[in-house]
Amino acid sequence: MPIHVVKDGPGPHTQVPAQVPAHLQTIPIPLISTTADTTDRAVKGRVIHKGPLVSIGEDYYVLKTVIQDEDSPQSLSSEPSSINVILFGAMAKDYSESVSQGDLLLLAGFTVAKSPTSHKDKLHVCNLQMAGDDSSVYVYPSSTLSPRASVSKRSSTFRPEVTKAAKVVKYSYVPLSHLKPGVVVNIYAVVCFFKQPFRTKGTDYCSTLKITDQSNNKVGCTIFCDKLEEHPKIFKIGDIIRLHRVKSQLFNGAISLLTSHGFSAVTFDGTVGSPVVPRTCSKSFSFSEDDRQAVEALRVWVSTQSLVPAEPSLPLSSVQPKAYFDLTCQLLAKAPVDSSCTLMKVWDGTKCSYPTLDVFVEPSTLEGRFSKNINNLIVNILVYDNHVEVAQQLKPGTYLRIYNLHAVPGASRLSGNDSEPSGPTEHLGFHLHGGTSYGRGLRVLPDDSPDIQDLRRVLETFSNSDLSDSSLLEVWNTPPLDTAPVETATERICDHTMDPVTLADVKTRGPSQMYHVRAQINSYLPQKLHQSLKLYCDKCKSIRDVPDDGTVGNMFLEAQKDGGSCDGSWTLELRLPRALSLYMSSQLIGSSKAKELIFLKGATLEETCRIATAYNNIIPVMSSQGSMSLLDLSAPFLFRGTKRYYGCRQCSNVKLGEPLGEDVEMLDEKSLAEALGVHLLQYGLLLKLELQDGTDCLEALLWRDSESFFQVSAVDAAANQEAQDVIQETMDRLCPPGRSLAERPWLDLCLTSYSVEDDGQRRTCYQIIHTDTRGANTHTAPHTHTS
DNA sequence: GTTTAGGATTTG
Repeated sequence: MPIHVVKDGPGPHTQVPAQVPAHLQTIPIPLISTTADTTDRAVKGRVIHKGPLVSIGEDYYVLKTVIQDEDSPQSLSSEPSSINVILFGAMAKDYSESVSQGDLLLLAGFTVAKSPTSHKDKLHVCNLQMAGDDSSVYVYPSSTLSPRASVSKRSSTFRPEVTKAAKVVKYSYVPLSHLKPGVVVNIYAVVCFFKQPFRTKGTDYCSTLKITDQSNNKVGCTIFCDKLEEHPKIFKIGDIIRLHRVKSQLFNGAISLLTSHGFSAVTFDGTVGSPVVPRTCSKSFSFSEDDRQAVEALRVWVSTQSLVPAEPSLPLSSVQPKAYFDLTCQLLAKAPVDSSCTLMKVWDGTKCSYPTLDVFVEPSTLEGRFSKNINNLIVNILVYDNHVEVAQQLKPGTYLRIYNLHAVPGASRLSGNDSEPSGPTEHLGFHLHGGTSYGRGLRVLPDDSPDIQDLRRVLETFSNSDLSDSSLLEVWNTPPLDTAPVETATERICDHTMDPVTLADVKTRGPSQMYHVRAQINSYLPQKLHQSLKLYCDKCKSIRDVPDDGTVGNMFLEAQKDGGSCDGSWTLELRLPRALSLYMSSQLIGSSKAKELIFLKGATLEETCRIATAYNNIIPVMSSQGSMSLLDLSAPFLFRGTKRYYGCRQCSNVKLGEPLGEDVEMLDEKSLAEALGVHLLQYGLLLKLELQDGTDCLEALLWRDSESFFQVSAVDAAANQEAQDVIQETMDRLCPPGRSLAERPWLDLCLTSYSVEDDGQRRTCYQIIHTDTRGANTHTAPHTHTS
């Protein structure tokens, strides 16, 4: 029985009620990863979304739901505390009938997989998958939601018990219209103006806010707090804020709010539909379904208001002279200029339409490095006075928002004629002036901030452009194809609001741009799609094909030739016929990890694969002058189930003679590679598509975002046929063989252009990014317009 | 014990 309704609710002293197996240990959602050990682990979370029961075949169902970890502090990891859960088969059907949004769940017997939608839904990068008898869902019915329709197996008599057990401190919140002077209150509101915390003449930092709520009153709020991290984490106008214990007072004839004893603040993103993730440094803060509802209600209300002024956040490409604007960007380097001025070099992946002012500093004073390739995208920002202190503490690489940045026009140095009227040759200088007027300031955005996810992907494209260049151009090695058709298209998953342009248009513009286009696929390479699987090295940027079994098999045969022993810190566990030996690390003998790591000598590739089904980690080794060594790195250095891992021949520095195991915390490919001195190669998918839209043709690579494009991970594609089939099916759909061009589907694509040095020549290359194959894994009936 | 600031452009 995979779904259990827990009858006694969470007790006051134990997290887990009696019906739940005692050996289960809860793992915080932010700590879940595909490499974390989840044996006998359970996940606890509240249902914040419950998708429909989807039938995908006779009596077979799938259901997607989202749960949120309410117990774990956000500081645990940069991963969000909300995660997708996919339920299969009878599990999905049961869940659909007996679980509701708001219920608290304990999940056990799940498997962890990479979430194909995390870039889109901003939830956890992994998802939990539950199927079969090994999976269990324990349901604590929600005590806070109003009674629902009779969907449940549980009776309403559970609820009073649950309520009794739950020790809830209820906060009441006062609408801004009901404030009387001299009262300490709790407030839920929306931020309509804010200053980042600044140093006062007293002992504290001060945040100045203006907030509003459904009553439409606007109230000023002054927060004094000596610890910066206890100030509300406000990133933009429209953020939602919860204030506990603020005191109302009269100032200049109006009510304002001031911090009082025990003050605390929690903030939330104000976008309707985004996950409700509390931003706070506090490890123990109350958060209930009521809070969630208060946030959702304010979000909906804000969406009907015009709170946000028209301009504030702009990409560099849209900045006009004299503008004050907010910039979301990455800091690349900084240098002190003088005691009241610091230079910051930043970029946001777009190119300023105006020439920008150069600022010369001693190279030795510049902290931070960047590639010359992106020089034309970098702008210099001069940060003055009170902001210098903040800027000095920033680390290059940090994502930032700079508030009220001033684009100051200056005379063109190139024109050599100061009397010339200002035109497009006008230079812009960027200044963050002193003071805090208009919220002027800067703040670090956390890595999981929804506001930087797109920026981060764009910037990574450019940063990888030395990889995405000549090495990618060299690896085509493929003849023609054949296959079978279906109809579908793609969908852009970026947040850019750009109108599509024609391919002819794209070709007239230079590199370092983003485009939306609508196009069809003329042809693609490689036509044998398994050849799109590549191994690449993030260090030396080399890229190579995944060797076929014939090649790898021969290397294993070759490695058998030296039948010598393997002395050192190894314990021979088993000598099998024909000089096949199985070693374990002596460090691990007797520990529970012993069988998790096997060194295998003298086996064929086929035997290695078979043994890999029984052990977690198999490292093929050979004897070399009496001691153990790895095979040539052209062969996989590690087998984990059906997955094979390779190392970079150029960047690895193999050290097998030393003890191994004890110091390896987690036995996964990353830590094992590190312990062996192997630089792990990554799997990737590389295709070249010829696009056409009637105005022109354009060759575009699919590389950085190819996994999300196909909704397949490359390492899976290397390990199993099903994943490869998905790629084949998708391409058959996008480019149906044997159909005329007119019959081929149109694709909505997000393209980026970048400059590449190829044989001493600059050329512009294109990559498809932020694009998903819509419905690639589900079959939908064709649209008909008859009624 | 409970100041500080109380939005409202630098002047580089």
